[in-house]
Amino acid sequence: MTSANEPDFPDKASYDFSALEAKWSAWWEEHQPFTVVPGDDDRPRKYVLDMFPYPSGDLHMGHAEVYALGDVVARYWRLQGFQVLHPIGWDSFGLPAENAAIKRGVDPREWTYSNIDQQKTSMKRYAASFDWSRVLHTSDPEYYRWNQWLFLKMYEKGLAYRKDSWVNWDPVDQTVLANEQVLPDGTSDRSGAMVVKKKLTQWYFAITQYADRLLDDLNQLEGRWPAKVLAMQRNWIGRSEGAEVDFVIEGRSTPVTIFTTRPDTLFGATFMVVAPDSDLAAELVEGASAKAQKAFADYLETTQKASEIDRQDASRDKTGVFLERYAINPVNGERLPIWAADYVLADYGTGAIMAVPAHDQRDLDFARKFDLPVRVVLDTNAPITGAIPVVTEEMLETGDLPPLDPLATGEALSGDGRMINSGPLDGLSKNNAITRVIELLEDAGTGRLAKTYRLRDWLISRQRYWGTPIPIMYDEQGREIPVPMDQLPVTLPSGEGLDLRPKGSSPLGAAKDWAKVTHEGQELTRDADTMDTFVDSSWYFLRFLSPHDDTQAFDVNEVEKWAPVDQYVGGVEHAILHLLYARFITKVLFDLGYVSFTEPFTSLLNQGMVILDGAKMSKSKGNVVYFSEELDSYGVDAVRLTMAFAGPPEDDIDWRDVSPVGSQKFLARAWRLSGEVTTQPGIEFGNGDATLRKHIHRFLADVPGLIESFKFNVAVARTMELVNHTRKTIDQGAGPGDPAVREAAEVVALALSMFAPHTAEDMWERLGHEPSVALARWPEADHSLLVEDTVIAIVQVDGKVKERLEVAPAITGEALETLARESEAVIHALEGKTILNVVVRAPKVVSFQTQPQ
RNA sequence: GCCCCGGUAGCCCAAUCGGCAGAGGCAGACGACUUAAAAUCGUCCCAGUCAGGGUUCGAGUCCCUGCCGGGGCACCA
Repeated sequence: MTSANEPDFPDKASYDFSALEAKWSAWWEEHQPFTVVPGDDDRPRKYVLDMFPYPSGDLHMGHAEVYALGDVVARYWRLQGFQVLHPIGWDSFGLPAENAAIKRGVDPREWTYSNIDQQKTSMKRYAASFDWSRVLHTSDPEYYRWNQWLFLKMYEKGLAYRKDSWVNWDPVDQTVLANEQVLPDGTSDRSGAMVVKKKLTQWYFAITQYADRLLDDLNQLEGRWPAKVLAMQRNWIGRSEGAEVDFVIEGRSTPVTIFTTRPDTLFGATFMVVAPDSDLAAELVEGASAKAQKAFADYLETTQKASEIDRQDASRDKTGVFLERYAINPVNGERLPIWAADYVLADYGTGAIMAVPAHDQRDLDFARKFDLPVRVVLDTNAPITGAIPVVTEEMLETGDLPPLDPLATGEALSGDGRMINSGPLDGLSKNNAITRVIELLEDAGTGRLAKTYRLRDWLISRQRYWGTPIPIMYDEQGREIPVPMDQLPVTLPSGEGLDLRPKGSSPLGAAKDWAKVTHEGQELTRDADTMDTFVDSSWYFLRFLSPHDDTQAFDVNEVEKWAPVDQYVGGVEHAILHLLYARFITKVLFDLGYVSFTEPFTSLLNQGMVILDGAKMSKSKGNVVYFSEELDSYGVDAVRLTMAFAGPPEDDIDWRDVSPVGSQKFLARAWRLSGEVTTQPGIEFGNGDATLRKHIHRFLADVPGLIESFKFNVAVARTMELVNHTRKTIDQGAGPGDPAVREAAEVVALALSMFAPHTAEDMWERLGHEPSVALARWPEADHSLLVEDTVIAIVQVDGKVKERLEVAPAITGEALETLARESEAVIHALEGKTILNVVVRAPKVVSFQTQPQ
């Protein structure tokens, strides 16, 4: 309260975040300071992109984190004088809209676009510095038209094709899934249902043709993408190098080719195994006895019923049936019985393997179960120069060597050693034997060097309504006829009157008026499936560069100006799916001549999750923090600041461990500084408080590096430190009229513009500047203020600090050592000791190493 | 089973090249202001860096082994 005889200090006004939010959001809405207009602007450019959201309900705390952090980067580059493109849109096709529509009986459009409106309102409230003129929705025909264009381009190149094969089927959503959408436990990442296998004719993108490039180009991203994501992608692509070997089959005209990473053990092959669900197995068993055919049919049925979880349980007993057929080992002419067993996968390698039970655990388990021979061909007790020995010298001396008898021990011999029982390979080490046997096979024409991948082609057909229609038509013979480019888009018919409930075939097929078309006098039927929505998001970053262009997918000139994306920000849950697909499509567009780069995202930042009490937030667990409630309680700026300050961005934030209240108090404290400054804008800072000025310029010099290395938490801490120091300077001597106080307040406003935009704008205005602080420039640090007059040198005796000396930074080693030897504490510490060695690193350290006399 | 990341104060986290373990915050204690409280301002408290070994004049930092936590891949030949 202000008494009658005291002046009413305006600087005692309180920090009212609601008033600031109302004031500045209106200003931004009116002035649109973050819109990038194509045209002359010779500033350097940065393209900062946040992963666009899926419009399911309102924004949540995860969104709050990603958009806070992405905005720090965007706003940082603006302060550094860059023209920054920071667009936003919606990934608005997909199953949740359709499921909600079914549940509530409304059109998916209605649900989708009303959610988008809600999220857009929330984003504006959250003050993300987006360019609102470039908003796109993937569910707009203006967007998905170009999905269809992309599909047709890939079709022309043979990169989009149809094939009949076993696919992952989600029995709840009643649609197929890509391999990437099946979780490790065999359930759907959408519905959570156990995925089953179904044989269907579906569209694929030939991503495996790009496997080598997708793998090798990851090296370019080293240090720019999180190591974890690079590792996950490498793992997923799963290239293995080895050999293909052709085995003649008795009673079959063409040989069977197998893939192996261990061709060195070819002489140890004692049987062959084929996948039971492969065409090869079915064909081979045809020549067998009726009994064997029956056994095989039963076995096939059992394996197909087995759930993914059972199949993937490596500890379960090996099963299989003998097919009564024989293969001939090309290197020694031996007759190998052929078995069908489900530990061999039909869609990896060639679906057939040579089994070397002595040196492969799976084969050994199988051989022991079915009493098949085991032959050791690599003496793992023989030492190899240069390799880490399985056998120690001690073992050699005592003769206490591990047994070379896998049949008895049950342990396959996996180490290195020297080849035995292998004819021309005898005596060679494993690696030399691999090289040699491939040469021999190539000479004989029965084998060759080969690579294989875990990655499979990308299945893009979905039997659902709310997606991009596949622009293909079929004639009566089922031949594919692409929709001509000039007839795009193939728009989705209205959902009205269509039964959208999952029933295993696309609802679009039931829209007869839509599905039946006359094309060049022919009656044709449209493909009724829609595309996987990951197609939509695999190139959207290009569409942002010319979002309203209705003549092309993207303007190549704008792409040249802006792309690739300089900074991509989003969750690690997209480490494989979205990022791999976007990388693939970028390489396709490169090959088609549309873009001049091969990687879409130069730098990637994965933010962690926002959790509560150590666990992922979930409504069922009741541990949910609601975005809008947090904003109501603490204000937008405090929530954003908390996101940045909580810790390294890639770490999870436990909302219990952080303090939005603390952030709010700090912002109020910073904001009050701007009200206390009594000097006018534009004053000379030169004769301000020297200590504070040094601090300010150290701050100016350090913060850019912190932001660029994503140490947002440290940058915030440094801002708090500067505010504290300024507070002290005002209270303890210099007063609010000191020029350095104004300089500090202005720098704090600039720094806060990255984290707390409303507070920063208001500080900037209270300091007498025109808005917007977001468009101001980060000042260059004055280097003369960065030079320290003195530094502290430490003196160690036997590793323990004995003295701290204040010295000039330019002090010579000799002078420093002399000073150290003159120190009382050091003299005392050296008493009775002989100095063995002295290490001097001027001006930081003098280190004495001694021994007692 | 294989691969990757991490472990610093009661809690969240800092610590350029190997050179004084502590920047910042939360929680806590105390004080100033106040009739009182809130708010504000100030002062203070707390670890020797998961354990063991190694390299080094010197290790939170580099190397090895182990423990704990998180993540990825996994019957992939």
